[in-house]
Amino acid sequence: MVGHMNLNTSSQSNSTQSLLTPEEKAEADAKSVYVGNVDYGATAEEIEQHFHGCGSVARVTILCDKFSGHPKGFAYVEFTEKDGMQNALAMTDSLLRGRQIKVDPKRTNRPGLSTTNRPPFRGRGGRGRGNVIVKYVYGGGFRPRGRGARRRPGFAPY
DNA sequence: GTTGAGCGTT
Repeated sequence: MVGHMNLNTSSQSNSTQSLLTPEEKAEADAKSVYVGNVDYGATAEEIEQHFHGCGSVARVTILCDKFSGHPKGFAYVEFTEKDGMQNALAMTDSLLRGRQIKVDPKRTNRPGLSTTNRPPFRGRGGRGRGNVIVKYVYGGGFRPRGRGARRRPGFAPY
């Protein structure tokens, strides 16, 4: 028999959405964790190294205010594998730069869950809160925006 | 020059 068919089924070519439930999809699609309560002085590098022990960090995103220009103190950590994200979840309330950070599964939007109820402002050209996102590159997939990356000289991934 | 809100893209 020469015709050895490849029953590879390849798999991922198919739409993974149908096979994955919304819950799994959220985790698989996210592969990232939301970090809160981060010190304003903490940089992506610190967060990356802190989470690096959980797994391979793909990218670290820090949210900052574009209008004010002041960092919000929140960041997102994306892992190259889901394992890293799950490990990061266990790092919740871990001590980072002397501050306990909050780690939660990434979410697109969260209902009012804050100490102070924040009613959304509607109307007016106010485009939401207007947050600028500062991206930090790790490994080298894409280049960060802004004038020059914040990469500190002499910084080695390992 | 401060402070503490809660969700982002390649």
